[in-house]
Amino acid sequence: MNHSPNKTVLIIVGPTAVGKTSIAIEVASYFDTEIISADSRQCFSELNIGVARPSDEELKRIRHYFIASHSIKDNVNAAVFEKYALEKVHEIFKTHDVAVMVGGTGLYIKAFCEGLHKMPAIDAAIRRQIFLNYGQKGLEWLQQEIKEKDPEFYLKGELKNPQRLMRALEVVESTGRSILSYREGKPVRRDFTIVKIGLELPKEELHRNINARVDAMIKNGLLKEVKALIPYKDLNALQTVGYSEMFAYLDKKLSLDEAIEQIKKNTRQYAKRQMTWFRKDKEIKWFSPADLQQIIAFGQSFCNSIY
RNA sequence: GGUGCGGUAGCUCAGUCGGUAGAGCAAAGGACUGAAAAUCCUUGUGUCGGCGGUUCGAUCCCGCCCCACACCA
Repeated sequence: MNHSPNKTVLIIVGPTAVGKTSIAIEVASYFDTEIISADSRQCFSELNIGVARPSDEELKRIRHYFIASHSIKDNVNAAVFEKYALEKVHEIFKTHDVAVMVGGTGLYIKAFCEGLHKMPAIDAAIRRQIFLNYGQKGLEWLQQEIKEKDPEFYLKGELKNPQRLMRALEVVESTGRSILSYREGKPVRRDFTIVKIGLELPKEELHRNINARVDAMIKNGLLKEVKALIPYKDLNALQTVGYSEMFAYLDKKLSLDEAIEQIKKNTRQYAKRQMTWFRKDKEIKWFSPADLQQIIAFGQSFCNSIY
């Protein structure tokens, strides 16, 4: 598993609809290598149109990992991704010196670059019970439980964020220890070079891309894709822009036009959150997606011993 | 033409028994360690349709006008 220091991962990040997929393919093609996707939704084989999965031609041109590799019924999360992606880079490094990673899921990329803290396994029954209780008794119940069982988290945590509270609660209930006690330890050092490349567009242009992409999704049959997933609408994997709004339309809570507008709006908000995440990562070198040659030159400057 | 109901933040609206106004959504900024396309936090000055009148003081009361909607002709 130890690689010489001249092994390099070029990580391409940026908001949705900025043009990551095609840049990644060009870069991977230039370095004659393969791509690991870092996208928390494109990994599901059941989701295609709504998550803007790369086309079959693109997938044929360059081998991709973590695309349609899992099922929406699988438990996929940042830790699963970390393990999976590390396995795949090492596999790629057996025959290549450069690997490309591309995606918009900031936490997954962070997990890959720095590692996640070692966390205890959680009993599925405990998790489910907490989820059910929250559904019945609400946020105040969760806050009360945390106040009693993990007072340290109660002081420091986000008390209005049910997901964080439920997570903290399942950890104390499973182990008797505060989740905070597991969050110690420094980021790990990977045995390969990491180069982060950010893609950015002026907001108006990004919004035009988003609107055009959503219209194209509708034209390409998003509704049909979503209809087939109705039985699974409560799965985490389907709490996803493009799917939630279409479920609301199918439930007659929105008109089709309203659902489409909501998808566009929610995608804009998602892109904004992605930029908030990536902007604070000072290791990212930013480019316009129009500057492919500069991006390749930048990547190559880390691989000069080879190319 | 007549009657009625409205015209308040980008949108939908609340409110002020007369002391210059506030929610939701949008927008902007931020957080983020096993749901992360999720979840959560922060940020609300706007000729209160226009012009006059009454008043110490009007977005609120009165008059006229403009605009929208509904009904009646």
